[in-house]
Amino acid sequence: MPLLDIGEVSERSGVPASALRYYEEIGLIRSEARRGLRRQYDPDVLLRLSLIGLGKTAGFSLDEIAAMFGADGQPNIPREQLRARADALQRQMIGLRTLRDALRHVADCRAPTHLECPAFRALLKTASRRPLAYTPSRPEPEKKLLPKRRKPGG
Amino acid sequence: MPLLDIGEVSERSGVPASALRYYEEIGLIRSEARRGLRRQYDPDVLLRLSLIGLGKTAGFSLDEIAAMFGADGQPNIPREQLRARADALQRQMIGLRTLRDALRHVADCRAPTHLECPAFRALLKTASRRPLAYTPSRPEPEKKLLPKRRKPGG
DNA sequence: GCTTGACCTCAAGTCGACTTGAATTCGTAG
DNA sequence: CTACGAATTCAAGTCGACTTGAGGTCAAGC
Repeated sequence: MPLLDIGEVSERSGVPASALRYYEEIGLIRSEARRGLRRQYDPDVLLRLSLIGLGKTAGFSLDEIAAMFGADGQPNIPREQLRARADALQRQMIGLRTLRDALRHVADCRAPTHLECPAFRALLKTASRRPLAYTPSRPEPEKKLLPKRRKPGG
Repeated sequence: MPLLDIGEVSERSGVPASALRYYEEIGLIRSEARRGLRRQYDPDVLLRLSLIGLGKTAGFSLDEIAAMFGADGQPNIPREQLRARADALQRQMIGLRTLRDALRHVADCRAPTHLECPAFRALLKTASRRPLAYTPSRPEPEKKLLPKRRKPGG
């Protein structure tokens, strides 16, 4: 019988027990059974948690990650979506590189104050123009009137 | 007399009036005078707002940005700090590049499901190992017992 | 004089992803 | 049987950067 206690899952995955309960609450993972009150997890949850971790690393929100698991529980990430994400990362990198180069230039600049450095002034203009911030996937911040807690079995 | 209304500042800078009041509340900008109740801003505030926008773009928190303005109000960004930020961006880029490459690989992978793709499995391991997330400058999340609202004249 | 509308203050709400705390309930070891 | 510790539930708190809303003020135009 390979079912795992929440403590075991937490230790092996590095995800705090409170986070595991939270993930379950929003329907991102599920526990197979209870022993008394205690959740019992199928070891598969460890792989799933790895996937979740990867998704977070890639900048997906938990909602988006949840959407990537099909009804069967198998990860079902459309290849198009992966490519789109890769392209977004690419764009983000370009912005970061520009910023990095500018920062380095300014750091080495001979001008007495940064404001007198032409590169710095140019940077100010571009910075006010582009967002460039780390906005992983919120293209439309449309208003949600939905309740915050979703039922697990939804 | 070149003082600007908050609406004027907002329009020219693109920063909402509510954000301008907030910035003033936390001591990041200041208004020179009042006409009746209305704040009157020195046009210099526009440059300052550009600097603030740049700092945000570079991943600094408002607190950090505030610390970059000396007591005289002139920006005073230590070159060392700029270099450190550039290096952090560099590291962030490397992580993003790795992730981008992996995503592209998986998107093109012939394996029937992602879980059967060796590259994807490798990605899972590395992702669970490193944070790689966008953590601009929170090395030590030490607890603050300070009040949240700071006085402007502090 | 009255209306308009830009501005004001202050408190509270938002968002995401959790954490923390209090009060309670189990399973197991001694 | 009792104690212990690990787990439970539920509500509320956290963080940063603001936004939103209610209710009030003020200057200018008609």
